[in-house]
Amino acid sequence: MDKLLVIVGPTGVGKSKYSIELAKQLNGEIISGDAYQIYKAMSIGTAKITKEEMQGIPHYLVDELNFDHPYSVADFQRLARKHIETIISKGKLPIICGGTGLYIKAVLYDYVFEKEEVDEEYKAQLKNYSNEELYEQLRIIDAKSLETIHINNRQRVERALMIAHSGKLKSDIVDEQQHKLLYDATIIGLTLPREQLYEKINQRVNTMMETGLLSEIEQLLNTANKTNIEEVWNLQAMKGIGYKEWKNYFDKVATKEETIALIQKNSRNFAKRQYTWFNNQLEVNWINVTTKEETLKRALEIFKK
RNA sequence: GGUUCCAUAGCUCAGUCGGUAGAGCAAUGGAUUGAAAAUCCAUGUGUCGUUGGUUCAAUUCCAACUGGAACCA
Repeated sequence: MDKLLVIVGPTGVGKSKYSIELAKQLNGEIISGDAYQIYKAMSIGTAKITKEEMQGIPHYLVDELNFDHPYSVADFQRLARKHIETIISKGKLPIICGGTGLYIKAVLYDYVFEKEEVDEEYKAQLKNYSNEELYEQLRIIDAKSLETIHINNRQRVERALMIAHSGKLKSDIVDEQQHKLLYDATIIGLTLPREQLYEKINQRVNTMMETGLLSEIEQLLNTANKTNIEEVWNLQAMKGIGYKEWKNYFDKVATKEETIALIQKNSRNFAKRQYTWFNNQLEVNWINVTTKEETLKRALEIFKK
């Protein structure tokens, strides 16, 4: 099995900084395991690493898509695996660094995403039913999938119906998998005491404002090739934290201060959800971030073990 | 200095005609297989400001004190 280093952790903990240091020491190249840093023109709000900060370390899946393009786990899985091979063929260590738990798990484990064509007509039809009706439909088609889907989670109920509609059942696809690691992956999680992390997150949002988050948003709205502004706000990329919150500001129903506070809160809530994922879905070796030297030393120890 | 009002969960407040209390927000835990920075689920013990008094029983009534607010001087 190919050796791999994975760096995870909540937003704001300092993953990028450590990934660079580790890449330098381990002769590695970095693949971003992140759902939003792939978008060009979305840099401040995604806390994207700058060219200078990269210090010449090659990065993949950063700045590769226009913000009106969709991006999914399946895309990430395919692209990341391709990049892993490329990096290994150069005799270097692939380092996945990011905060999107599902994406990272989908690469490391044998998640299978069948080829599928979206039946737009069927998809539109689903909108006509209530949550209860959709849930009952799914019970008939794929009862087993209900075990992990709550009736109110319409997004997932619809998705499971879509999967069934295009061929295999979601529960069958999952059952056929081994749920084993495909790589010799060392997963390192960077963490901070909750209060400290929240303080850092709040501060980071303030810094984003100082470095021009608002003008980044304005630019996105201006360059969007859409006649209807609502369509822009509905883009997948605009659902990101630090972006979606500005809709109310531009609609003049929220002040700038309220918007900033909301971004901070959503970021904190997100960090908590990330912990839930990393704690329960992946085998993470946690390192409490202290000084740079000590943290790096711990990371190298864990990797070499 | 005087009068009146307020003091209950991290915050804003409700409430108990005396039987130890509950909303919103925040927070916490969890689920997660093509939107995942998305979507969804669950969770409310707090010396009811302090000290006394009345009472079988006080967070509730009474008094003093402490802190705060408004008004009068």
